[in-house]
Parts: sequence; structure tokens; C-alpha cells
Amino acid sequence: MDPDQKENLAELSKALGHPHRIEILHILANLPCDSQCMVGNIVDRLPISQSTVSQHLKILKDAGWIKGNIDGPKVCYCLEEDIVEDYRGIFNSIFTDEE
Amino acid sequence: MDPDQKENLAELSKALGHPHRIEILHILANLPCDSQCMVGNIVDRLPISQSTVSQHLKILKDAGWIKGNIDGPKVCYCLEEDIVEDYRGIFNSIFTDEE
DNA sequence: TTTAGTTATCGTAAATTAACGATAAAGGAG
DNA sequence: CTCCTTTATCGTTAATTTACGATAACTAAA
Repeated sequence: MDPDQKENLAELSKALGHPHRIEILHILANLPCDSQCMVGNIVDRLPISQSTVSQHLKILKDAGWIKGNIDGPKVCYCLEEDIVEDYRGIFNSIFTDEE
Repeated sequence: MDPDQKENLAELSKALGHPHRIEILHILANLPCDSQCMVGNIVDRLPISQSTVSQHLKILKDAGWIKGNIDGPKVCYCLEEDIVEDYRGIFNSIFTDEE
């Protein structure tokens, strides 16, 4: 088992470990990446302030879950490509591999 | 989407979000549940103290990943039954459901 | 060139986490 | 009963996390 994979799984899981961040990912997962989901749209759907949402978005971006596309003064977030499948793969390698 | 499922996924993911806990789960995942994997065996494989391992085991147990079977003065830990499949299921429901 | 809208960052406070050593609790061996 | 082994818990400390409001930065529009 690659130690890097363990680190990676821990980092991704840690970022996943907060209800508001789950909610953010759930919102983005049900939108096409070009649907211009800007930060304000996410803020409207969560019971926390804009600055806190921005902090959560940074955590998700740093972990590799999402990316932000700049569109004028706005920033449109969407899921990082293949990250859901990648996460499944790393998770499985920890829980089903023999070594 | 059930809010309880989001909470549950967040709690399980948070517990997963530390390299030493990933390592513990990896060890337990590759052992049959009746193989008497006691705490000391886990302590021997990690570079941290017994008390810290015990703390990590408590976090994993409280989240629902593992259970401990008392065997005299020892405690044998193993993965909670079906938890790996359950986690996959909740994860998928967040990332693939439409609502 | 002001002004309004949008998002990231700063500074801060309260809560939580990760780590340790010391100690308590509980069973088994002698 | 007394000691040894094994594990959980306590008390503590340093670091991190979560949240907020205020502010900076940046674009577009008037």
C-alpha cells in the first residue's frame, strides 16, 4: 500500500468531513460544470456567512475536490473532473487490497 | 437527500480523515474479525503512543467504523460489519442521486 | 471615474483535535 | 492476595478548525 495514497485518502476524507462541505459538493455534483454555479448561489443555500463559505470552498479546492473558474468578477465552481471515481478507487485500494 | 445521511457521511469521513486512522482501518480490513487483533498489535505498528492509539480507536468506534470485543483483559477490534459497503452507498447517494 | 457587485483574505474568538505521560480499572498468573 | 499485563481515561498543551465581521481586490456598469 502506497503511503501517499493513505495521505491522499486522509486529506480528501478530512475535507469531506463537514456537513456544510458535503452540502456544497452535493449541490455541485448535480450541476453540469458549465452551469456557472457562482459562489453567491452556494451562499444562498447555506445557513452560514459568505466568508465562511469561501473558507469551505478553499478547503475543498486545496484537497482536490473542486475547481473555480473565474468569470469576470464572479467565480464559478464545479467538481474536479474524475475526482469522485478517483476517491472510490483510493478508498477501495485501502479496504480491499491485500497488502 | 436525507439530511441524516449527510450528517452520517460527514461523521464517517471525518473519522477517516487522519493518516493514522486510515492505517488502523487498513490493518483491520486485512484481518478476519475473529483473528483477535488486540490493541497492542496496532500500537506496535504505529509510531504513536498507546494512549493516542486508544483515542483514535474511540473515534473510529464512535463513528461506526469498528467494534471492540472484550477478551479477558484484552480488547480485540475489528471492522464493523457492512460498514465499508454502507459507506460506499451513502457516498454514492450524495454524488450520484439527482435530489 | 465613481459606484455597485462579487469573492478572497485578514484578524479574531471559541471550540475541537492530536498528542503525551500518568493513572485507574480489570482480568489472569503465580 | 499480590503482581503483571492490557487498555481506557484524565489532565494538559499546542495546534487546528469553524465561525464571524470587516476589509481589500477586482470587474462591470453607469
